[in-house]
Amino acid sequence: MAKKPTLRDVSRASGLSIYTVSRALSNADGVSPASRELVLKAARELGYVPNRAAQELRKNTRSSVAVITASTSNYYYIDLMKGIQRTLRASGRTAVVADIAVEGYHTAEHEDATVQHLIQSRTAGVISTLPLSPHNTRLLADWDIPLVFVDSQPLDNTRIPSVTTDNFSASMRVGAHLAEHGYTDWLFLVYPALWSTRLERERGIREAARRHGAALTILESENDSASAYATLAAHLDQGGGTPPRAVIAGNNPMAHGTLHLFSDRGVRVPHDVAIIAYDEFAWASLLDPPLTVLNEDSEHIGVLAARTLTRIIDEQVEAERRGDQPTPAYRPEDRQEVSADLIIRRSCGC
Amino acid sequence: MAKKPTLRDVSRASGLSIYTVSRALSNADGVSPASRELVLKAARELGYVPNRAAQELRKNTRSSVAVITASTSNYYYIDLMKGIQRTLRASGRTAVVADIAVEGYHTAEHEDATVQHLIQSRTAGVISTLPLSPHNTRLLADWDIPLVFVDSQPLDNTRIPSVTTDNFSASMRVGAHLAEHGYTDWLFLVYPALWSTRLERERGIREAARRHGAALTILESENDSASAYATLAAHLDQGGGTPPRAVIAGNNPMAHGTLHLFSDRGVRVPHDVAIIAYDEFAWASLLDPPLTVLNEDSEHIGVLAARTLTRIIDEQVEAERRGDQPTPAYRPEDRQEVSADLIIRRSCGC
DNA sequence: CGTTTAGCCCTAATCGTTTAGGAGACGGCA
DNA sequence: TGCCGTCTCCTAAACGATTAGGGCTAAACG
Repeated sequence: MAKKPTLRDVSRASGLSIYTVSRALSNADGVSPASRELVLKAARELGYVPNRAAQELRKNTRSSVAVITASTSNYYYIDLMKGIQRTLRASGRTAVVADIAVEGYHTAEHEDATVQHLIQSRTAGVISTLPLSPHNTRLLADWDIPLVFVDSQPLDNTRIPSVTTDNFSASMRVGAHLAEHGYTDWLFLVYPALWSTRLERERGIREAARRHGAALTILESENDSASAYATLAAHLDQGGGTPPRAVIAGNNPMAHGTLHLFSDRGVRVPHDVAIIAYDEFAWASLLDPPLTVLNEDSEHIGVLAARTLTRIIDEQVEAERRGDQPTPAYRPEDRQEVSADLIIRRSCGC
Repeated sequence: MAKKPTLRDVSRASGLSIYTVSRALSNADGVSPASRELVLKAARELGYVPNRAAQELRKNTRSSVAVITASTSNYYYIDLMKGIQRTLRASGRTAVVADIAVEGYHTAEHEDATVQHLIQSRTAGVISTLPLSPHNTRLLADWDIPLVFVDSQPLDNTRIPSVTTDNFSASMRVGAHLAEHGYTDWLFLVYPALWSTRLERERGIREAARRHGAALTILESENDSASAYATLAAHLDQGGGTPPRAVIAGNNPMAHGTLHLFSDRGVRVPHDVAIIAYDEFAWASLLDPPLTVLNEDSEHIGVLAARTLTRIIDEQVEAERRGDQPTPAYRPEDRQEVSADLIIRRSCGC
C-alpha cells in the first residue's frame, strides 16, 4: 500500500466529517444508523486500521504492561508469564517482557536504560521480578507508573505491592526434611542476592542448619547453569573438606548445573549425595533421579501480580477521568505472600 | 508528579524555543554549545523523558518487532527468543511476543485479532513461528510490515523469507537410526499441522519407514503435554494392536507426555520401548533415561531470523528516507535452511 | 405560528513531537 | 559602506487521532 489510510481518508470516502467517522468507529452515539453504516463500509473498503500511537497520544492512555526479568532462561519465568498473560488478556492489555540482563549479566546502567525506555513508552504498569534500584523505583513513581514486585522486594520501600513466596518457612521445611534423613553436612548453592528471594532462602536454610545442628556451606554462583557447574566443581576440587552429604540448589539453573556435574562425575544421587532444589518445573519428575523440589506455584503468582496491577491501573485511569491525582493507590493488602510446599521425590533419599 | 514535563516545559525553563530544545536533545547540529548545555541542564532538572508515542507518530517510525507464537510452554521458544532478543538489541529494537493461542488453543479469530493489533501498533516487523492465514499475510504485506517465518511456511507464498530446519533429512536420520537398532514397529506422536514443521517431519518419517520396511502408526494430539499423554494412553488401551517398539515424539510437549505416561505405567525405556524426540533442550541429558534427540539449534535460528528481519527493516526505512516505496524487499537468499543432527543418548537403546 | 428540544453533524483545538522555511546577527570581503 | 555567507535560532505546519462547543434541521409543544 502506497499510503496508509487514515481517518481523513475514510472521511473523504464516506462524505462525512472526521468527527463523525471517529464516533462511528468507536461505537459512540451521536451518529445516525445510516451514517454509521456508511462509515463502516468505507473503512472496510479502504482497509482502515487506527493508529495506536496517535490514539495513545491524544487520549493519554497506554495499553501495555512490562515485566522486568533478568535471565529468562530460568524456566520459572515461563509459568509466571503464562499467569500474567492470561490475566492481562481479560483487560485488553498486553505484557511485554523487558530483560534487564545483557548476555546473562545484570548491570546498573542497563537497568537504568530499561526503566528509561519504559518511561519513554509511557508503560501502563510494571511487574518486576527484581528489586530495582531506589533511583529507578522513584523514577517510576514520579511518572505515576504503578509497580508490583514478584518474588522480590526493594529493601527500603515497604509501600509498594508485591507477591512473594514465604521462602523462610519453605526453607525451614527443606532443612527439616534433610535432617529427617540424618544428613548433617549441607551445601547451599545459590545465585546472587540481586534476586532478592535469595535472602529469605538463605536465612531459612541457615536457621534450619542451626536448629538441626548441621554444618552448612554456602556457595554463590552467577545465575546460570554453566556458572553453577563451574563454581560447584571448583569447590569440590579444592579438596580439603569432604564433599557434602546434601546439596540444596537455590533455583532451576543451580539445580541444572549441579545435576549435570554429578552426572558427569559419576556421583550417585541420592546414594552419594542428596539433592533438593527450589522451584518445581515440568521435567522434575522425569529426571534421574526424580527431583525433590520446593513447589511455588509461579503461574498463580503471576495471576496474583497481574490482578493487583490491573486493579491499580484501573483505579488510576478512573481517578484521572475524575480529574483527581493519577498517583497509583497502593493498599496494605496488596502485599501478598503465598506458601510453597515440598514435593518429595527421590533425589533427597526418600 | 502532577504534570509530566514536555518539550514545552523544557523550552520555558531554558528560555529557548521548542525547536532548539528538540535539536539539542537529539544531538543534532545547529545548536551552539552554550544553548545545548542550557537545554540539557533544564531537561535534567525537570526530569524530562521524551514521549515515544509522539515521536513515532511524527517520525513515522516504530521500534518494536513482534514474535508470533502459539503455546509458549514449549521450551523450544525460550532459546529462540534468546537468539532474537540478542540480535535485536544491537539495532535498538525490542521484541514483544504475541501468543496467538488462548488457553492453549489456536483460533482463527484470535489470529486475526492479533494481527489487527500488530497493525494498529504499526509494528516494525514480524517473526512468526506459525504459517499465518493467507488473509493475514496479505494484510501485513498491505501495511508494508516485513515478515519472516521461522520453522513454518505458509503453503501458498514462497516469496516471504523464512528460516527452517531441514526436517525431512533430519527425520530420515531418525528413521535410519531406529532401523539400525532393528526396530520395525514405529509410532509417531505428533502435534497438529497448524505448526507446519509437522508436514516435513511426517513426510520424512513416512519415507524412512517405507525404505526400512517398518510399520508406522501416526497419532495426532493437541500441542501440549497433557493431550499427548491422554492421546497415547487411549491408543495403547484401545488394545488390539501390540504396543509399538519405538515412539518418535514430534516435539517437546509430545516427549514430555510420552515419558510421563511410560513412567506412570512402569514401561521401561528403552528396554520395552525406545524413544527419540524432536528438539533438544537443557534437561534432555539428565532424564531417565537420557533422551536421544534431534538437535535443531533454535537460538541460532532466532539469530538468523532476527538478522534478516532487521536487514529488511533497515532497507525499508532507508527507502522511505529516499522517498521510494517502503515495500519490504525480500530476496531469494532470505529463505534459509539449517540442518539438524541427532544427539544420541540412551532412550533409543544405545 | 413562535419557541424549545433533540438529534445529528461539523469546525477547530489539542496531545507531544519533528522539521521545513525563514529571520536576525555577525563577520569577512570587495 | 554594501553585500554575502554562516551560525544560530524561531515560527508554524505537520503526524493521526479525540472531543469541546456550536450550528442546523425538524419534530414537539404551547
